[in-house]
Amino acid sequence: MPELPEVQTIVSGLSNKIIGKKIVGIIEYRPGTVLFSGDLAGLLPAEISGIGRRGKYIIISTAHSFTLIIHLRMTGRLIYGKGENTFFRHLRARLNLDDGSRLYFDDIRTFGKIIICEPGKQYEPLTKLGPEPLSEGFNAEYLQNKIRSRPAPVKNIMLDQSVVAGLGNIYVSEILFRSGISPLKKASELVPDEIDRIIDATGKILIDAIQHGGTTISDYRNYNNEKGSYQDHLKVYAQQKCVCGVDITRIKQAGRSTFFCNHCQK
DNA sequence: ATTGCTTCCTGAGCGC
DNA sequence: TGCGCTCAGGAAGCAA
Repeated sequence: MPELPEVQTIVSGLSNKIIGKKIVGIIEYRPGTVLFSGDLAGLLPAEISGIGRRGKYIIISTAHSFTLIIHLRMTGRLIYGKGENTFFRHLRARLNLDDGSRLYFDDIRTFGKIIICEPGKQYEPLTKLGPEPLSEGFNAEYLQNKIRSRPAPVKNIMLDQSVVAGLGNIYVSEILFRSGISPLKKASELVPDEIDRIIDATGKILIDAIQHGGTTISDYRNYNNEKGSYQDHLKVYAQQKCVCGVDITRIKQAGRSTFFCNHCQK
């Protein structure tokens, strides 16, 4: 499941591979993968002017033309190379670049999407995202105000992309463990010290995870088809025992697995 | 306004 | 060996 650290790893790796090259073709192998209603041929070729990230979205901009917005959802991969399509078992789309290289969009479960956003238009979901968790905007005052009237469990609230953008199931579990806060605790009942701990743990865990190239539980790969290594540093997600010796508890929240230590998290 | 349920989809793992 | 079942989950869409 690519979350912020995984998406950031892909974006950072791709930037010096694709910027300045021209997109000469966009091929869709599975209908519904590339979302666009217009004349694509009229927009190509288009020179890639930048690649960035907002939440879990990859944003590829072109000079004076359209923007590609890519979401990998759970099993999507965006891999750079020059090989044959047959190398990929679940190829859904491909971008052809002018030097013969390609960006392959491989996705087992097909939930991932590539949205072509025409010049001058904005992609609505991006406007609804909360602040970046590694930005100044994600601070104690912001979070306190945002969750004051939210009685839902803090785990659910942290997964809400309009509260903070880019966190998913793995990192929210890890952040709450590092914060020493139970995922079942009502967000509206968090005291200032707990808010501070969440902000602090969020930054430290995300930066650590980025430095390890993200987490590969099963499907995640970077732009070069390599796994991350942060899975070796997870404290609760998919773990059996806490460092304190107590068995990790596994429950369901908002339809997803939550892992926590009921001794270390209160 | 907020929350929760359903939907999309394939592969892995399990019991028999 | 192979079948059928369950599970994994991000976010949109909808209902309450």
